[in-house]
This record gives sequence, structure tokens and C-alpha cells, in this order.
Amino acid sequence: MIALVDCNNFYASCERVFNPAIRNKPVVVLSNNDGCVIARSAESKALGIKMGEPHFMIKEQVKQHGIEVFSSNYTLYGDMSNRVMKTLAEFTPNLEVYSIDESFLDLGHFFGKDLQTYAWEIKNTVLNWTGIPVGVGVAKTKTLAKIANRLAKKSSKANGVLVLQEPEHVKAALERTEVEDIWGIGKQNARLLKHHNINTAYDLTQQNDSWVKKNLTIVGLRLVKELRGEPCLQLEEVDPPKKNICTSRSFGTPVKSLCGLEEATALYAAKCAYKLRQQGSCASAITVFITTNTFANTKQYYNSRTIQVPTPINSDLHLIHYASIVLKSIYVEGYIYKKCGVIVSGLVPENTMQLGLFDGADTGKHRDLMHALDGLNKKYGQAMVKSAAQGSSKAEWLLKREYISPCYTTKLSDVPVARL
DNA sequence: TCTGGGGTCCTAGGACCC
DNA sequence: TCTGGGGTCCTAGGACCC
Repeated sequence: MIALVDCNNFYASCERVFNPAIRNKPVVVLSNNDGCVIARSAESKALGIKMGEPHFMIKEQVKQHGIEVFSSNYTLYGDMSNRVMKTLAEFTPNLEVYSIDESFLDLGHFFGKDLQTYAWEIKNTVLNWTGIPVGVGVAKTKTLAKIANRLAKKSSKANGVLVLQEPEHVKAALERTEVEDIWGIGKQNARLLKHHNINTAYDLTQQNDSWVKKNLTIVGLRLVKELRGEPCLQLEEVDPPKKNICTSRSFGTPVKSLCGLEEATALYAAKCAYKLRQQGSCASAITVFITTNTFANTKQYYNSRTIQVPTPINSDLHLIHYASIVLKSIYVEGYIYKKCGVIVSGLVPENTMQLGLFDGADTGKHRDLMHALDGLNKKYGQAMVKSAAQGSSKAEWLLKREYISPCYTTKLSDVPVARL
């Protein structure tokens, strides 16, 4: 049996843990740049605030109902996530951290145990140890556990915990689940299924395999088998190294000049380099893209370009160097830019890297330099030591975060508070 | 005034090989 | 009238997830 444990309204719950004054108030958390609503407390959902709604469109309701608004504080959420996951790890030796607020737990070893009792123990312990409320769904496959978790949260009788074990309970759950609410069925496939009069998860399990494969590909077939109780998705306990890494942001204030874009691109390139080093990889290709504001009624421009680098790299300085070259090749004057980003791909392990025959990258020197730089930044705060190309920490294009909360649980916030 | 960021997997089709 | 058979690799685009 597999449990899916999912934190309720995770970001909003994190804000509440250290701020008791907002525990009974409607809370929303905004995306980067204070753009859209990405997390809502139960009270905010009840007020009709929608997921993804732009902040500026709900300002009236915020005022009227006294909604507590927060910029996203990923330093805080990341740390709270670690606490939750550590707590969950006490309950099973085999666990997959699926996202910042979700984990799959292998409960196969506890088959003799009363799973209902065990699931409640998990829920109560996470709340007691971290202050974060969670829902627990237990079933034979990941996809069924997802369904159990969803129903656990919806049903007042379940009250956050649901174990689907008996065939008649599984069938009832499948009948109560619309196809668009199945994990792995998105908008397009839901439309297609409804068109064929397949409305619930139960309907879907009754289709024959070749029809499913033809219409939903091999991915859909796996999903249907999982719904029937046949495991096709393994628990992935160690996350495989990433194949691509991307850093991109919208600007707090739009940027016109090449100089502004160069600073932003350098910053994102350095972030990509850091992420590469964290997973022990080097990149053999780098992509830069720039775009104007697609919502604005102004001249539009989007462009991106990828180049291969002679030898795979993961030094800030190398990434910044190549990113700058690519940026200059796609920049056109006269547009108002809203966003840019850097993507690194063709990732290879740094320790088994094929060096170039005419390697001019000074790989060893850069490795030592970056090691020192990462050490300093870990000790003294993010970007305390950085390339001058990344610009000032007061740059106007940096993220807007008007409603940021303190980083309650970490010594150093990622908003710089001290200067060397 | 104002609209997020970061990933994965699969398929079809083209280019190429013998 | 009629034009082989079997592969691999790469890329773009679409669908999905949080």
C-alpha cells in the first residue's frame, strides 16, 4: 500500500505557523513579482478567490474581506518542507518526495498494521511537530492514493484521512471522481474523454486497453492500469539528476536597455551554474530567451537562441560569458522587455567529463574558485560574493515583493540584509 | 499600472545509415 | 502496372505535473 501525504494550502499554512494573528483569517500567497494568487487558505477559497487570479483583479475583495496577502517566501517554504519530509521519513524507510508539499510513502511493510490508525498517526504527528496540516490518502497504487487523498480532503466524514482498501470502496471512489480530477488527465484529455462519454474514473477503467493506448498513448494506459489497482509507477526514492535546468524571472520594472538585460541574464546564468554544481553536472549547451510583456498592448518581440559550448561548464564566470554572447545576438533595441531566462542543457556528470582537445576553460582553477565562492555565500548569505556583471542588489528590474514575510526559520534570508 | 516559474515524458516526422 | 526493409538519432511540439 502507498500513502500520499499532501500539505493543505501549503504556502498559506507556512505563513500561519509563525503568525498566529492570521490563523482564522483568509490568507493568500502571490506568485513571484506579486503577480497571481498561488495559494489560498480555506477561508479565501470560500470567498471565491480563484487559483491563478491576478492580484490586481482581487484588490477590492482583499480590502472588503480583510484578506491577508503575502509575497512568496521560498526560503521559508523550502525549510518548512524539509521539516515535514523529515517527519514523514520517521514513518517509512521508503519515501518519495514528489514536490515541495507532497510525498509518497511506501507502507508495504506495515501491511499487518491497521492502516487507518497509522494514517491518522502520520497526520497528527506532522501537525504536532511542524504546525502544518496535511491530508493522507492510502491505496494500492500512486494514482489511487492521489484519488484517496483528494477525497480525504473533500469529505467531512473522512476529515483528511482516507484508506481505499476494499474493492467496493475503491469502486465508489472511482465513481465519485470526474476524469478531469485524475492525476495525469489534463484539460485536453478530459475534453476528449467527455466527448466519448467517459465521465468518471470508473468509466475510464472500463475502456479496453487498445482504445486507451491509441487515444491517450502509453502514458494513459499506465494510468488506467493504476486506476484498476495494478502498479505501473514505481516509488522514486532518489531523484534522478535533472536533464535541463532553467532560471527565469519577470522583471519588477520593465527593461529597455541591453545593459539591464545583461545584468539579469548574468544573474540567472550564475543561478543556473550554482544549480549545476549542486547536482554535480556540467552543461554543454546554453539557451537565452528574452520577451516583451505578452499582456501589454505594445510592440511584441520574443527570441531565443541556443549555443553549444566547446567544453562542458559549471562555473559562474563561464556561464555568464556565454550567456552574454547569446543575449547580444538576439537583443533588438526599441522594445520593452518584461522577462528573460537562461536554460542549460546537455548535462553531463562533472567528474567523468570529456575534456576538449584544445581545452582553454581552465577547468581546475574554476572548480576551486567556485568551491570557495559557494562556501562564502553559504556562510555569509546568498550572492554575498558574486560577479560584477550581475549588477546591484538594488536594481529596479529585481522581483517585486511588497508583502514578504520574515524568514522565520533560517538565519539568512535570501533578501540580503547585511553587506560585507 | 498590474497576469509565475520550473520541470518531465511521449510522439511524429525528418535525416541519415546499411 | 510496377519503385525494399529495417533501423537509429534528433528535434519540435504537445500534454502533463507541482
